[in-house]
Amino acid sequence: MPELPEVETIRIGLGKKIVGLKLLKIDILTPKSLQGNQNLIEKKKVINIWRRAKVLGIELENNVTILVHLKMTGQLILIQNSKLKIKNSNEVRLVGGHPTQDMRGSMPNKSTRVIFIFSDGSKLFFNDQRRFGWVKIGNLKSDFGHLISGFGPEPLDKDFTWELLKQRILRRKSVPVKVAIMDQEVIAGVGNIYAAEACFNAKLNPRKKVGDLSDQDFKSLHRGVVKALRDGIKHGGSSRAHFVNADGDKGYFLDYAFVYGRDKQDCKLCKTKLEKIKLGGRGTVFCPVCQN
DNA sequence: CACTTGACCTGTCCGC
DNA sequence: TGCGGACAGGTCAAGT
Repeated sequence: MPELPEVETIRIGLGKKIVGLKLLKIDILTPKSLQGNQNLIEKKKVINIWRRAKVLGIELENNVTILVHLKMTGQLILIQNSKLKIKNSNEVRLVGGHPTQDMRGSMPNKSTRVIFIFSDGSKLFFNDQRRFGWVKIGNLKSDFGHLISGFGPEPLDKDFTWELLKQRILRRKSVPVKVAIMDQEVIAGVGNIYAAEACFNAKLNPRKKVGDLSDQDFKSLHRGVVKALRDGIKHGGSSRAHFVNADGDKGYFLDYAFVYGRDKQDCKLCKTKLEKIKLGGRGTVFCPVCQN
């Protein structure tokens, strides 16, 4: 999925556009993708959008919250009212001047699962090819408290120090470091792309067991995680196949990635051929020289 | 208990 | 060209 930087990119983009809008209704195309009482959202205004780990929260009036998890292939694309009017015309490709194919012209598409319709005519499309993602409607504390409370610290918060990382990660002493930082109870929001990049940034072999790390390693890992996530946000996220932001545009972090998706290519630092292994069931690329 | 693997889905790409 | 298998950004449940 979308990992922390992708969800954060959507949060920033959506927040500017739908806070203050009033929801009219929801169209549910795939019942499995939505849980909770859809009537709760009727005619309620959006007052805030937040993110915790990889979960997006759309907060409405009267303590109603819509939670969204995009899992592997989820998208949240907003089509504003002004753009709906020219939908399907040739001009749509010129809007914004984006060189990539403009997916906004063809909503809904066959992976559209849920459509949120606002009172001004804007529509928010939840698309999800593989149907792993979900939308839940309910009360944040009483319905979702348990879901949210298990997450580890937010790695971009000021109080996320290397000591805190060390303390949290030591609960997974005998797993490879890359697997440990993907555990959402250890740190919130790191997935397969940014875990691989964080290990490279830290110059740590992703197979190294957490129990074998020194304090110096924890410091490097801390810096490596934070850098990977910040760079991800800076470049608008990673679009391997599906990710697009709230405007339907791709992110370009993978152009700057050191290891993810670069198996058999040369290390950008030392020119050694990168290697691919499997850790915790996930593909993992690393540099056998830089990451000793 | 700690850790690993399989399942959930759909689509694409690669080798034979 | 066709076909089977591996793989893809995540997270649970079940298995070891």
